[in-house]
This record gives sequence, structure tokens and C-alpha cells, in this order.
Amino acid sequence: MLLRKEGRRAQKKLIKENKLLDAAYHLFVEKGITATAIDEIVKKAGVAKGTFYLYFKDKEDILEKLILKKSSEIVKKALQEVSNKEFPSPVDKFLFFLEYIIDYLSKNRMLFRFLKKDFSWVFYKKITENDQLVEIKKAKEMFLKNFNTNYSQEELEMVIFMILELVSSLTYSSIVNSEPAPIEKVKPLLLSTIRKILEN
Amino acid sequence: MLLRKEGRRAQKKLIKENKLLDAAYHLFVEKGITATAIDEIVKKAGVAKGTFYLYFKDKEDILEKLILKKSSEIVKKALQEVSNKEFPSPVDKFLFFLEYIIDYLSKNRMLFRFLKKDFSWVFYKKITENDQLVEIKKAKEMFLKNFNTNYSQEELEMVIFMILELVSSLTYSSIVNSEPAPIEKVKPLLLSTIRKILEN
Amino acid sequence: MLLRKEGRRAQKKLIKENKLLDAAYHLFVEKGITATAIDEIVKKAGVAKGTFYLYFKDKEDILEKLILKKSSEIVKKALQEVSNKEFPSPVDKFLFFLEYIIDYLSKNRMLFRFLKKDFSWVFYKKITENDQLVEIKKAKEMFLKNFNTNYSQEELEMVIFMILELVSSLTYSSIVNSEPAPIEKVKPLLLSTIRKILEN
Amino acid sequence: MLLRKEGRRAQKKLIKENKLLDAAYHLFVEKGITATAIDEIVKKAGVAKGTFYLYFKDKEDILEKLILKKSSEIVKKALQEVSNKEFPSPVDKFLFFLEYIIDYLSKNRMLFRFLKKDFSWVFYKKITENDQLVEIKKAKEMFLKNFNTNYSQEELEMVIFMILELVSSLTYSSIVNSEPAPIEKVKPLLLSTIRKILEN
DNA sequence: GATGAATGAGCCTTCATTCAT
DNA sequence: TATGAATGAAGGCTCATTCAT
Repeated sequence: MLLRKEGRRAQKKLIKENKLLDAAYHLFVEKGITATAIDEIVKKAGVAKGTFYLYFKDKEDILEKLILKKSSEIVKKALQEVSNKEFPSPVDKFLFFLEYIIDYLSKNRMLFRFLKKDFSWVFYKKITENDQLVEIKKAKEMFLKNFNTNYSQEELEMVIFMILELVSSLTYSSIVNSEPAPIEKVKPLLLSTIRKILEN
Repeated sequence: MLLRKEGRRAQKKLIKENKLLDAAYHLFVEKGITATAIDEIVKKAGVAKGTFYLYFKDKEDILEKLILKKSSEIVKKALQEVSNKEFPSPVDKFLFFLEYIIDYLSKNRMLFRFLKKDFSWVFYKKITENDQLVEIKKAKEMFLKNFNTNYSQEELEMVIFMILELVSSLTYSSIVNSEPAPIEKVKPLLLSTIRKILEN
Repeated sequence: MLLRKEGRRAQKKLIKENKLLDAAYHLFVEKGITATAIDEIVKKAGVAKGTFYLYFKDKEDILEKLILKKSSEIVKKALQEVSNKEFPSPVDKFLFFLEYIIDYLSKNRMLFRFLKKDFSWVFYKKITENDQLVEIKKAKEMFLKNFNTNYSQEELEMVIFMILELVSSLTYSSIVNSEPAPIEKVKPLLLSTIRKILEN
Repeated sequence: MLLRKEGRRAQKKLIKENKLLDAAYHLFVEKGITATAIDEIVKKAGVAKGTFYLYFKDKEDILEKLILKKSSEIVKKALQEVSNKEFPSPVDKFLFFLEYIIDYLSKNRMLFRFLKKDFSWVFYKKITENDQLVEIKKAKEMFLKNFNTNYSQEELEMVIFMILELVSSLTYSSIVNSEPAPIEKVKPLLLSTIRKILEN
């Protein structure tokens, strides 16, 4: 009985937090971060202003949590997609994974504009507390262990990070500014370059 | 007589503009962009508040001009350095050029933090009006024409852009967050990767 | 059985009230009254927010009760001390009583800062309900009846009040602001002045 | 021409500052300090909210300046009054000075409630920069030099301070709370006590 | 009695921008 | 050109208080 009561409360709490995250997400994507007032977020979420500060320290805080959430959602989807297919080699698998993300972001320009270059490659953030990310960490290990390269383990870690930075940075520039060219033109070159980096 | 007067005026104007740019630069670097109020800029520059709006549209405006100015300064220095040396190949020349910039930014963390990932590679901005950048454009052509690669001209342009994005993005992450590792560890790997990309 | 239950309940109640008073006291003394939020009080006391309002009307209310409590504690201690000693005259007795309080407050600057000039001389508050103060009232009468002065009873009451105001006001200023001088310098002059007032 | 312009500006500035001080004064006295919002002050003063912060750091700041202003006004009036009369002795002069202030405050209960016990005896604040207070300092010296007492100079300073504390503290209590009695009853006793202190 | 999530009025403060001088 | 006082919308944040559980 007590447990059920507490459970219901905790549930309600979670609902409110998600309402706020959702509202913030849509506003951030639509009008940009700076232009979005907390006033608007709570109005859209249908809660009182004070409630916001019950769940988040300030705008920065909710933003950070949002980026993490959205990033990990995308990465999870990509991993799911990858696990449903067979690939000739681990590198092909990895390239497919990257391509899936590039395509996803191409279709969600505004989301990407919001994630900016702060798209977090999740596995490289030092988030140990967050339970949701365990499977993502496993995926990372999977990639790392299966590449057949001349790189040492340490180098390989750095190379992967480098590649992820390159992908997000270039994809951003291409999608948002069409520089150096639209994404359709950039993508093949980008992927072939990555292959070149991994298969030496 | 009239001419001299006008000359003096223009000079005075330039002095004020530079005072403002200088003041803004130091404040941006020290306290961050958002945290810097125009009030402080004009105070530091020793001019009246209204004067700011005589030279710049708003904070964005002065920021943009500042980034361009600082970026082009760095690039110019790097090009100067390059032109004083002999290199075994154009790729070596280019790598030296990149290394010089990486080293420079390493020594000026705060500057980089301010330039953020907005470091502008100048030759890729569509700045046609700005006369100062002509020589930089020439430098770009020099690089482009002398690489001996399998890439088409169009591809090569994109690859260069890609490399520049990679350098700024990764160097930033490494210098500011030490991710994936400190710059000393990342640099050799980065440079060798770039060489791999260019020399196929 | 019922009685015992009720007793326990009443006891529990008292415990909570005291926890709240204690928590409030420490916070008021440490960070000041305005800067202390009820949120912090309940957190420190380890009770729920709503519980606060079960025992006190608002911040004012707990503050008032706290001042009364602390003031009466000090006065009681002073009276105890006095009753253990012999004095050449009632005036000497009274002066010793005052000196004891001054010394006590000197050693507890922060407490005094909190009591501010609101230190309550207890016997002058019209507290009829509060049972704890009966003995203090008796003490007051003791002082009043034994002074050998030219004052009428009514005048004497006022003079005593005047003296108490003077002591708290000047001691406060001296202890907290060192004005007109540190308490060591002020105390002898203050006491001799009071003697002069009483022994005319 | 330039001077006149600047003069006019400075004049206007002073007018605004005074408008704000006036508005704050009336609101503080009427509704209390905490209950007065800066919003109301600026509305009453007829200026924009931001203007407030052009002249004062915060509510504390304007309050402090106000207390100083009002206190010094009263003291000045009292000194003026004193200088127009002849007195049998310096002590009589001083007592008249005090009585004038007591009477003034009796007639302005609300003002006193606002000044609270923070009534500043001006000459004891270490205000050296403030030019307006020079004459008041002179007055202080006048009092100090002319008393014919057994006190050393240092003691006398302390005694005067003590008396001023006593007067403000007791008068406050008497006027605002009628404790230990209404001011009409307290005043004669207070003054005779002070005489006793000074004429030993 | 006890809880603590939710409230939302209310406050302070900042700052880009204007405009009379 | 240059000034800087004035603006006031806008926004962030706090906190005493309530009330369903």
C-alpha cells in the first residue's frame, strides 16, 4: 500500500520531468535555445514555474540533459538497426552505423541545429552513473574489439574519437550551411575517407 | 586641407573601432561572450555607449568581425612561417602549416575557447569584399594546385575542408577538454591520419 | 494504555518542535534570518516542509519563540549564578547579574548578532501564558524590592528598564561594531554609570 | 556652453536621485521596508526601473543613504535650534538638543519606526568623504570640549555615545511600544538620568 | 499527525537600444 | 560624430504556503 502510493508519486514525478523535457525540446528546436524563455517551457509543459526548478537547476541543466537524451536515443536506434543486419566486415558495420546517423540527422535538420556540434557521442562522455547508457558502452567495446587495424588499442580509441568528431563536425557544416557542399555530395567522400583511415 | 582633415577623421575612426575590438576581444576571452556586456566593452575601450552602435550593429556583429580578424591573423602568421621554409613535398608543407596553427592554439587556450569551434578558416568564408584576404585566397590556391592526389579538383576542395574541420574540431576538444587525450598525444596521430588521407 | 500513547505522542511532538527550533537557531545564527529559508530549516531538522506549519505560523513565529527561549535561558543562567553568591548590597548583586550577561554575550557574538537588539529582557514582555517564566518574574520582584533608592516604585521600574535597554544596546554596539570601543573598555564605564544611576 | 550643458545634466541627475529617495522614503515609512518593492519606488518616482539601478546598488543601498539623510536632517535641525538659544550650562544645552530630537521623533512615529534603532548619530559614523557632515562634526567637538566633568577625554567620548544609544533605544521602545511607559512619562526621567550621568 | 510535490505571485536585475544634447 | 542618461521589456529565480495522499 505504502509502496504503491510512493510508486504513484514517483511515477507522477517522472511524468512531469518528461513533460518539461519535451516542451523544452520542441521550443529549443523551433526557436533556438537563447530565444526560449523558461516561462514558455513551463507554459507549454502545463506546470508552474517553480516546478521547473524542482527538476532542473537552470536552462543549462535541462539543455544538457536533453542533449544527452536525444543523442543517446539516436545512437540507440542506430545500434538497433546495425544489429539487425549482417556485414562483410566490422568496418562495414561501423560505416553503416555512421551512415544511419548521418541520414537521420539529415532528415532532422532542426534537431541537429539544436544539438549543434554538441552532439554527444555518448560513449565518450564520462557518464558512469547513467544506467541507460550501459548497452551503448557495450556497443562501443564491440566496435573497438573487432577492428583489424595496425593501431594499438590506445591509438584506435583516439582514431574512433577522431572519426566521430569529423563526422559530426562535417555533417553539421554540410547539413546546416551546405559547406563545403550539400550532404549528398559530402557523404560518399566522407565515408570513403573513413574507410581509408581504418583500413590501412 | 580638406583631404587632410578627412584623413585625420578616418584615422580617428579607425582608432576607436580598434579600441572597441580590442576591448571586446579581451573581455570575450576572459569572461566569455555571453557574460560580457556592451557596457563593459565601451568602458574598457574608453568610449561612450552610443559610440559602440556607430561602429557595430550589435554584439553578434563585433563578435563576427573579431573572429574573422583573429582567425586571419593566425592563418597569416602560419602562411608566413611556411613561406620561409623548404619542404620535401606539398603535403609536408600543408602539414607544417596545420601543425603551426595547432601549436599556436595550444599556447593560447583561452583564445581558442573563445574562437570555439567557430574558428574560421577564412578562405572558405564567402568574403568577397574584404581586401585583406586576397593573399590568403592565393595561398589556398597554392595548396590546392600542388597536391598530387587521385582526387578530382572538386573532391580535393571537399577533402581539404574536411581536414580543416577535423583539425579544428579535434584540436578544440583535445586542448579544452583533453578528450580523447591531451594534444601532445593526439597531434601525431592526427597528422599521420591527414597524411594518409592526402597520400593515397 | 491510551494515556501512555498520548504521552508518547506529546513527547514526539515536542521532539519535532525542538528539532525545528534547534535547526532554525543554528541557521539564523550562521547565515542570518532573512537568508535562511524555511526549506533549509526543515531539511536540517529532518522533517517535511508541511510539518513546519504544524508547529509554527511562519518564520516570524519561530523567530519570536526562539528569541524568547534563548533570552530566558541566558537570564536563567545569570540568576542561578547570582543566587550562588553573597553581595555587599542589592546594587552589587544587580551589577553582577548584568556583568554575567554581558560576558556571556561577549563570548557568543554570533548569538548576539542574531538576537540583535531584540534581546528580550523577558520579565518585561507581557507573557502571562508561559509557565516557564514564573521564576524569572519572582527574580525581578526581588531586584525591585530591595533597591534602596530615592525613586518611587513606578520610577524604579522605568529606571530598570532604561538600564536594561542601555546595557543591551551599548553591549551590542560594542561587541558587534566595536563602537564606541571594544567591550573590555566599555564595560567598566557602563557598570560604573549604572551604579551612579542607582545609587544617587 | 559646454559647461552649462553639463551642468544641466548633472542637475537633472540630482533631481532624479532625489525623486527616488523621496519615493522610497514615503513608501518605507508607510508600508515598511520589506513590503516595499523597487517596482513601487520607481513607479512613485515616475522613472523607469532601470534608472533605479543607475543610482543605487539595491534596496539596502538606498535605505542606507536614506537613513543617513534623514538622520542628519534631524540632527541639523536640532543643532540649529540649539544655536538660537542661550543656556545656563553646556549640559543644559546638550539636554535641550536631545529633548528636541526626542520631541521631533515623537511627532513622527512612523519615521522613527522606519529609522528603527538604526537612527544614526551621524557624528559617530566614520564618514569622512561626505561634505555635508562637516558642520555636524564641528558641533560634536563643541559638545565634547565644553562639558565640565571628571571624565577623561576618552571616557567622555564613550559616555556621550552611551547616552546617545540610551536615548535612541529607550525613546524607540517608548514611542513605538509604550514600554516601559509612554514617552511623556519616560522623558523627564530619562533627561534627569542623563544629567546625573554628566554632572557627577 | 506527517509528508513533500506543486504552486505562482512576486521580486530583483540586466542590458541592448534610443535620443536629446 | 560623440555622448551617456534613460528606458522598460524581458527573464531568471525564490520561497512561503497549500493540499492530496
